[in-house]
Amino acid sequence: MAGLQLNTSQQEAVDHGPGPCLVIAGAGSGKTRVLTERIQRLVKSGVPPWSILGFTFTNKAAGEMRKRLEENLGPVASRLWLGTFHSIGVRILRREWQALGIPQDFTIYDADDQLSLLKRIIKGLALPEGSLTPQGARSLVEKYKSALVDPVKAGEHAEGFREAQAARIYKEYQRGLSQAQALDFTDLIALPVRLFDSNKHVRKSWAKRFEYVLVDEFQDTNPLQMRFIQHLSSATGNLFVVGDDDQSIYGWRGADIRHILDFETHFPGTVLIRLEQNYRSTKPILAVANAVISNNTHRKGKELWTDREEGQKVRVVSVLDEEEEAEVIARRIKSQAAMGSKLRDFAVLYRTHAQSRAVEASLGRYRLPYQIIGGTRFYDRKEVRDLLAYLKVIANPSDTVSLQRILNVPTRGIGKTSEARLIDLAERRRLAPGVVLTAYAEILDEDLPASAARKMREFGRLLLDISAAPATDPAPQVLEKLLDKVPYVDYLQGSDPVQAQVRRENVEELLSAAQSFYEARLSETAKGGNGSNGDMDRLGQPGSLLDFLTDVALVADIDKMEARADTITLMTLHNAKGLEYETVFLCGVEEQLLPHAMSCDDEGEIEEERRLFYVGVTRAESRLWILHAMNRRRFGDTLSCAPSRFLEELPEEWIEREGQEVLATATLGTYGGWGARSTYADKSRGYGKTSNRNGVSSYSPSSDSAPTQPRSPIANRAPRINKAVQVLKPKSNEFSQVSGFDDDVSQEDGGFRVGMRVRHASLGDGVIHKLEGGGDKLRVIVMFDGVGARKLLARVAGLQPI
DNA sequence: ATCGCGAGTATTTTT
DNA sequence: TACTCGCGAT
Repeated sequence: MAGLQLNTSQQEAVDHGPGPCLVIAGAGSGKTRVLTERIQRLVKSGVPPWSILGFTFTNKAAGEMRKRLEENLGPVASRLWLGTFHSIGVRILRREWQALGIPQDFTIYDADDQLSLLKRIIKGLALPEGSLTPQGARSLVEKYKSALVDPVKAGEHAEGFREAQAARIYKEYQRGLSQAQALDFTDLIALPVRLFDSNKHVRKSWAKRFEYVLVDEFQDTNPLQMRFIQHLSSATGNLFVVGDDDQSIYGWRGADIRHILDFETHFPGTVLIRLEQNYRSTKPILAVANAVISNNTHRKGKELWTDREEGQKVRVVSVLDEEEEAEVIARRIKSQAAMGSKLRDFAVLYRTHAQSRAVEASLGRYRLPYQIIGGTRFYDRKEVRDLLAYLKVIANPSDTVSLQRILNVPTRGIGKTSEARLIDLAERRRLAPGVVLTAYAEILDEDLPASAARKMREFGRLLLDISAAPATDPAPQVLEKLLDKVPYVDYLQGSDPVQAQVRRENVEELLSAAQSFYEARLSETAKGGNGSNGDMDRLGQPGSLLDFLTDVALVADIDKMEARADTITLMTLHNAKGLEYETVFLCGVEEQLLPHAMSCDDEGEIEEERRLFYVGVTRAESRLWILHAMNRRRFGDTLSCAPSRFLEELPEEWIEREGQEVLATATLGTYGGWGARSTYADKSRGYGKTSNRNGVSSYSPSSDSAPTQPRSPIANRAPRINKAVQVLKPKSNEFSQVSGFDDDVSQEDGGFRVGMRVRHASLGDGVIHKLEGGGDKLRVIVMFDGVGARKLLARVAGLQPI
């Protein structure tokens, strides 16, 4: 990234002495480097690593920073306190549990667990119709908790029906958590803060422990985190924060941009340092970034500059719809890859996860490997959650949410009635249901029919049998035993064969995740004495089930991102923060999407959306593509989309527009509703002629000297557009072209029959198991030899009968 | 107790 | 469009 030598401002930041310091670090200005060098310098000057506390936004960032520091400082680097707010919170709670009256081996509930608990509560309370939904309740409960308002206070101050209900739910929710010996995400920070608030002694001892506190991505801290920081830095006042007000994009989750804007007021004597030299991007990209962000009013104000020579202009591309958008991207990547670019140099960024679909399909068609960050995360998959629920119950039988998830999965004859009776019985005995099963199985007979009681006893014994020592048993071993004792994989088999295959793979992946976690922990322990866990605050043996569960609870998807893998990366703009790529495609830059329709209420929200756009722009090193589509499918029907207002803020001299014809034509016309298929051929011929070379449908930019891709049939696919924008497209024709096969494949619902043998370019040969849908939506389920079942879209898969 | 189907809803962003 | 949930039938 940056050169070998630090620039003056960077050096100043690294050398900053005692007292508060605010570093306004523009995108690509080398802030990570400043942080690591500063920590290095502190350690070298004699500050013990364990008295340095560094907050990062993701675990990944913490890991990378630690790795770099280890290279320069050796194993002592593992004694640094480096992590996200949540993981640092956990570390503190694992030690201060007594003071807070919580169990030391508490379970961590994520959003999904919260929701399950809330659902149960709402049902149990039998609230009147039209009351809070679980989601609604959760957001209110979260609000209370982040403001450190307890249920009693919430009840007292409740205004109106809704809030009164929320307070009631909140109270039950807290009860449920504590009964399950669980903490939710907010607790991980709120509890330490509450402890520090109320207990001067504890606060002092923690604050004294940390001589230096550093915070990365400071612009995205919420008030609770801010208090956490303040407490922990209160002894010395050596608070060093790094951030960029222009990249504050988490306002919706409570981040308060004023923390950075007003930092100097809150911390008198603050030294302010600005890093404005950008080492990442070319001039055109920076010019675009600067121009866009200057439209925001709530900012400190800064201008990024670079001494990098001029580069390629930023390309703004208008396309007809999301498919064409995806097509442009895939085609572009393919051709650049053919010229020697690595796939890992490309990122496709979008506002919402839903946008990934079209891009995925396109990349798949071009056989370009990609990885998606976010979306349904690995740890959110049903099968993964099921297995984790088992593990959680084994580790903590009080965890009722998890117990309910698996009580009858796979089915073991414990139905709703039995479940209700169990819960009822447990309630009366003031025990958690899981505890009844595992420790007091004998009382089951009193209230349950003999057969039900027997099944439950068996289940309880099963759980104990899998692991009775979660603090010491290695996580992978427990998981293996679980898979051995519980016919879970067979149970997966029972469902749709296609899904089953994918799910089995996910089970495998979980197992290997547990294995590599275990190994990593072992080598960590061997190497660093205590590993990254210098102060024995980790629960149980390294690599044990308990250790694993804590880790899993705190992982975000981005943390798992494979940096080594040579694939294209797809993710939301939020996930892209802090990353950089040689070429970036910013797609869906349209009104309603960016800015998003849900974030247009006031200028503040628009500004945050603009920052999001800015974040996207500044990820790019040398090539930036900004795309917007004229039409986009949403909820099944097609909407026409206006280009984003942000596109009007781009400086013309630094950009190059493509697809103008479409833009011009489309904006002039009136929206014509359903495009008539009969006119398709005519219009496309007339139109395609002009557009093929310079227009939309020829995606090779004029300045591109490289040989263009061998033209795939779609290149000749004319835009289906004329004065009146056609909202619906004639699909079936088009796709027989796309797949590049003759009509016999995709027409008349197939040419496919169940039982037929077919060949797929990458999956090999197989037998058609089932057909679904029809026309261009025809899906073929194929059992591939040695690969297993796959569901494929016939129009895309290019299957050949053999 | 389990399965299947139909209806209704969802898409903003996440540690 | 696609997925989840709930209800009703077996």
